[in-house]
Amino acid sequence: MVKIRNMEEFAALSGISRPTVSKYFNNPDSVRATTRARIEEALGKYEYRPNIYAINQNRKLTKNIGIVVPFLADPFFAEIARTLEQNVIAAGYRPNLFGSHGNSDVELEVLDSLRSLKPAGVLLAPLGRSSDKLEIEKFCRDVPTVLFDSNLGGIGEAFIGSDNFSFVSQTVEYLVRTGEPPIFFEMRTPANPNANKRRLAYIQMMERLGFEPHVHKIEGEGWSFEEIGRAGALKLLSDGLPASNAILCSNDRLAIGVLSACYEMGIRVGRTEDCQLRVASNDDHPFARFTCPSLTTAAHDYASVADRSVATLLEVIESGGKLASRSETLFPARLVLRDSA
Amino acid sequence: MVKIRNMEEFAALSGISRPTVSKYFNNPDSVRATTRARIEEALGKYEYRPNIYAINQNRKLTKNIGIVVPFLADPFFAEIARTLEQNVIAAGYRPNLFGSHGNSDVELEVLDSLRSLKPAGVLLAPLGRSSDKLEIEKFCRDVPTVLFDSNLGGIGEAFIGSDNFSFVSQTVEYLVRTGEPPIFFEMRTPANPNANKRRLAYIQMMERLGFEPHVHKIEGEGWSFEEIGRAGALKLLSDGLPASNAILCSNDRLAIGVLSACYEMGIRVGRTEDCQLRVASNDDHPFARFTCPSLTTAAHDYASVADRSVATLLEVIESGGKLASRSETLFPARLVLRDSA
DNA sequence: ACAAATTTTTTACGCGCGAAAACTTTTTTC
DNA sequence: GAAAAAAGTTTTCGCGCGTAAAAAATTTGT
Repeated sequence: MVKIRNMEEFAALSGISRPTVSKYFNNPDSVRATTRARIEEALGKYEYRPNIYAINQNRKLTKNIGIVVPFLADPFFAEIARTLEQNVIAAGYRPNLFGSHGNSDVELEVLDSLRSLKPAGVLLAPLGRSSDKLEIEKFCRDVPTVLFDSNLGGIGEAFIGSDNFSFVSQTVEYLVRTGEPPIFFEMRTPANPNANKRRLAYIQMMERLGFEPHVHKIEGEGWSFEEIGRAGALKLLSDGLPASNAILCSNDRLAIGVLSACYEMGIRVGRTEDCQLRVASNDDHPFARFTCPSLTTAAHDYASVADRSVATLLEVIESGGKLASRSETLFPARLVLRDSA
Repeated sequence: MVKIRNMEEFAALSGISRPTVSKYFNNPDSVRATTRARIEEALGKYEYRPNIYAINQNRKLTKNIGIVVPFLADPFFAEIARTLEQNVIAAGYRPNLFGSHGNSDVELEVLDSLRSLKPAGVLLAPLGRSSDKLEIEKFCRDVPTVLFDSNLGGIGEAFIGSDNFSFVSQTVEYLVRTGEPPIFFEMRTPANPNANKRRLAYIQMMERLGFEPHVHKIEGEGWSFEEIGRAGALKLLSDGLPASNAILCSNDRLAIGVLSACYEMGIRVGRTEDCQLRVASNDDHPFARFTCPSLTTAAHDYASVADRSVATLLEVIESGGKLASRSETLFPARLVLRDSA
């Protein structure tokens, strides 16, 4: 297979003028069928792909789409990033994946390096509380950005996420219906704004059902949620069992830590007679079904969030980078009953 | 802050000629200290960054380094990718992260799209058994590539990984020393060549210690190792306890599934008197300390593998893309004793 | 078959930068 | 302080492609 250096050479070999070939690569449907066929025949015969750097230098907006998640080593984000990637590719764009490593400085660095990639748009799951909102807002003014997972009020062209009230109301309702009203287990200073919404939803649901809410806040900083949850649970449970035999964790990673602590302390968790504690949670982390016992939790609608995020960003891009108004889309949770509650 | 369009304009504003400014951006140390100071002063006053596409068009090799792992949603790979990313940035390169989604076609697509990024080099953890070795070899002929985690005989400029014999010999030795000789638990058709090396190491160690090796192969395809391990363990344990009360899993993800199955069946796992089974494994997966019970396992030297991989790739790049000979570096494992064995 | 509409070709320019050559200025060396 | 070395400047070219305008060729409609 002969290698071709540039479009000029390829055009000559395919018997088509270079500007027409250029048109073809920008949109194959923009040339006549017979011309398209001749180009594609040559494409099969010779190995040629337009130089991506030369292309992007002359286009105002590239075909890149940035994907930024707060922490790539968190399987939850890895999974959603994976789905987003595939949707982006399917839409004919090139995904650029970045993780913020749980650090707001890194988050800004990522956006900065993203800026120089001149992406057509960016899908951003911000760190949340610790994010530098001013700088992110500045970024969003220059680059069409759709936020997902974690909302930063007013920033970005749209927000796609999960409905925290739907999560918590379902888990609370289920726990109450099948046993004691739960206490709510969370970090004192949660990194993510969803945590606050979940706490409020818990309180609201408990009051609506006529029970006194009981929020247990544990110490800990950073993104090692399992370890933080484990330490918090060891502390909580070492003073005897809590006020209720049901614990609702703010998220699955905390719950994984809690289950680990319970196991270590010999506390049986589950919904059967012989169990002392029930533990439920929110997110449906990829590992939730392999915890011991398997974790009852409210599942994100991964696919819908990913689909809608990409679809919305494409809308934004096609309408020139701005939307008439900032929309916020929330998808409901699906309760997944397993053995822990 | 005034925005500058190009280097010409920035050079004029900083009072330095464009070629010198260009030199500065390629290597700040290549210009005189006083000149550097003037440029950097202007850099603080005006907002300018060279256009990355124009740069890359004119350089034979870009400052991009591709990082490809078989599965990004696997925390093990996410963690190592994260570490690699940071090393690459520290070396002044720009990381491009990709996951193969456990699919060999995707793996080739990723390499293909990587090729058009004209990266200075690539760090590739191949899928393994299912990889299209011929195509990967072809890629390696064009792009300086260092393999890590999983070796593909003779392909790439070097291989950096973990010493599977070190892993298994330590876990086997420990299990034998503290109880019954273990059986080896693995997939019938492992996706990864490391699995084969581990099996052989197990057999060799058992024979050396004077015990009969006992390999238990379970069915299952794909990358859902936890689920496969769980199903395999349920099957194995439903026929009563196995030949030995010690199970050594090929990797942690299988072990997570095994522990989940044990819990479900009410089989107590651990090294204490009251336990029926001991389970150990290899990898030290990020979640291994949160399983129930926490998992005794042999830990990868993440940091060393990442450091050496990047260092080796930089050597390759600096020596013009080829190394005198293909080196294979293996790092030993560190036994991590927890509660499962 | 002929005019109109569509598509392609020709020609030419520009994007922002790397790089090389020849020349000028500044710094180093003894 | 003069010669040598180092660093900076000027000038010029080219990378591979997008894009625009005018001319030429092809297809379409009637």
